Amino acid sequence: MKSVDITHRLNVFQEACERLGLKITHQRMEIYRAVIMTENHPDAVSVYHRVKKRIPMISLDTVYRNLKLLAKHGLISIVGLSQESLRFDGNMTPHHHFACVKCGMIRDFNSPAIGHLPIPEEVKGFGSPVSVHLEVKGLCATCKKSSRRN
Amino acid sequence: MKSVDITHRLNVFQEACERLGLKITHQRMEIYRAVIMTENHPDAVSVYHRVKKRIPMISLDTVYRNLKLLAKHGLISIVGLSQESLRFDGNMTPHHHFACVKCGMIRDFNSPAIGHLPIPEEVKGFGSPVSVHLEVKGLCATCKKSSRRN
DNA sequence: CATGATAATAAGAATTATTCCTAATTGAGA
DNA sequence: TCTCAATTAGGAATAATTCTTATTATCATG
Ligand SMILES: [Mn+2]
Ligand SMILES: [Mn+2]
Ligand SMILES: [Zn+2]
Ligand SMILES: [Zn+2]
Repeated sequence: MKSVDITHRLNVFQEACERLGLKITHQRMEIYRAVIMTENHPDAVSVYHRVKKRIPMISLDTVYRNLKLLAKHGLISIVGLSQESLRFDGNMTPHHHFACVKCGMIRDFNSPAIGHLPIPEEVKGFGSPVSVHLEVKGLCATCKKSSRRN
Repeated sequence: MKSVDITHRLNVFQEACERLGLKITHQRMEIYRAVIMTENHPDAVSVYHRVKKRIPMISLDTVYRNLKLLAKHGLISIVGLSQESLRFDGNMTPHHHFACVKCGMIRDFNSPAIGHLPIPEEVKGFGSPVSVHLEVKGLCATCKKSSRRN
């Protein structure tokens, strides 16, 4: 992502925090920045290490607290398979995921066909859907290769 | 599920174990039975408690070990949101899930439309897809009610 | 049916991810 | 500037899952 886009997103984020009554702290800004800077759907520890380069005294708890808070307010989202640690996604435009069941790699993809799928009536009876998301599980190219060797 | 169906599935399971070289132990059979007996996508502790009624000395470790082993061999599957403990699903026919982000309730649904979705070419470049699964997240009817009260 | 190899088990310890606790600090409105 | 609720760092606590080890059970084979 280009640095001009980052700057723009940080501005939008700051406005969102104001609107939501969240204080704009150095830690919060850097945590958000670390999430949107990567396409890797990082986990909390990975975010922690990135932020630590800029704020050496940051605590892991602060990272968790903010990631969860931002997710609660819909500024980032929590993704990933249930077998692993939490993974965070700064890309809030609707999209889908390919997830490798072996190494945990998660890649984005889009699908116009899936974009406007009708949600079955049956589902509305369960409750209020908020998001619809296609999860393709499998082996990534790298893991497929390494498993062939065995 | 009718008891005749359960019996049939246990027979099929037993054959699958033989084919895979897995020993047919009392614990393994009861763990599998507990998973297929419910539509609730139970977690490991819940399976543990059900099995304990029939095998009081069962250990939680044995439950985990078997659930993971059976999942590895494709006899059951692991589902659920990444924020929670592992949830297991004995229904191996293709289907989709509605998941409540608040209480963790997971309900099955089918969709002929989704059944034969084309997987985008882009995705095949990431690796070998094994399963395609639609995840609808939202608030279940019960949680929606209780959150209105606040 | 008895036996031996080996897979599987129970129990509890260990590990890991995540959350909680508390005292100190800080952002932002008055 | 002053005030105070929100936020933080650091460490302790918790909860889910996995590991270790001694014991037991399954099942192929004789
Ligand atoms: Mn994504
Ligand atoms: Mn299901
Ligand atoms: Zn992989
Ligand atoms: Zn619910």
